[in-house]
Amino acid sequence: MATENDDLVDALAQISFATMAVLSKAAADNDLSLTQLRVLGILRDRRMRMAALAGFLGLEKSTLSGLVDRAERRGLLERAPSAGDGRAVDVFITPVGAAHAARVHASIRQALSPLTNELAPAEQRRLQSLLEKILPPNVPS
Amino acid sequence: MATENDDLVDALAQISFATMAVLSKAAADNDLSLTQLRVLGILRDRRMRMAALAGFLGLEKSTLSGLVDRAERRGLLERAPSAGDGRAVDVFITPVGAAHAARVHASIRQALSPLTNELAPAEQRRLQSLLEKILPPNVPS
DNA sequence: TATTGTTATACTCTATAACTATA
DNA sequence: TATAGTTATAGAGTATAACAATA
Repeated sequence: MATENDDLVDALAQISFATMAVLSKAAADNDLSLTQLRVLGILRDRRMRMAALAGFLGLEKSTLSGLVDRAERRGLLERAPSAGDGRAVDVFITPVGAAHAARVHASIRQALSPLTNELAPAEQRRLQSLLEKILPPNVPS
Repeated sequence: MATENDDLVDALAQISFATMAVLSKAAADNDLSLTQLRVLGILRDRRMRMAALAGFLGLEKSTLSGLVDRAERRGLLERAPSAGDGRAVDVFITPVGAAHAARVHASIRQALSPLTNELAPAEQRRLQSLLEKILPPNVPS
């Protein structure tokens, strides 16, 4: 069952663990979980209904309720009735939340660059183009 | 502050989110969390003391106690007194745990290969070697 | 009846602090 | 005194099930 690209799959998994460790730490340093960071990233440039956002994140509605509760309590997000459907609720980012997200994203770039700087410029370009080839289409932010 | 390798950093982050989603799902399908999966992967070929394993994972000792408790209750791991230091405790994987881990790893490879198969064989080799260059040294399994 | 969202409940993961036993 | 590990406690993230309000 093992094919010759098992090593590539392993390398991908390992690089992902290492990257996610960096992302988690950057988020944690700014008092955000990885999920909160994802939410802020998604809402950076749009307002969404709860159900749509939950679907986007692959989470249950009830999970998102708690997530938004906590973020709203901290002033990072806000809720408002959705126009047109009396049942629906929109969520959107606040200026405070946006500033927070921007700060974390900057520190992520900084924390990750030592990794990428292991490579010569030409190799960096090559790696980027290979990664972009295998990247699934609709990954937000 | 933005440098020309921001796009590479972004690609790395995105590929990591996509990969981790696959890993999480494969683990969840087998009733394991990502952390449990990591633990099983690490213990696949070694026996470790609690403190060493916690350090390896970047977790507190108390966190690992709970993690090992639950895995032990399910028959995936076992504890035993460590030879030579009366305070220390070794953890190791059981045959059941090893079988479990092997199953998840197989399904991860399977789930990830559509991604890597977007590339021609030569590109796969190139990507693997680039990833291995930037991989931090002591990432296990 | 079906959909949107919240609440209640339960479990896992995580950390901090206090504790026991050994070194 | 310092180190190894556990326990107690608390909070976040997650899901399932039951519910209210609207469609």
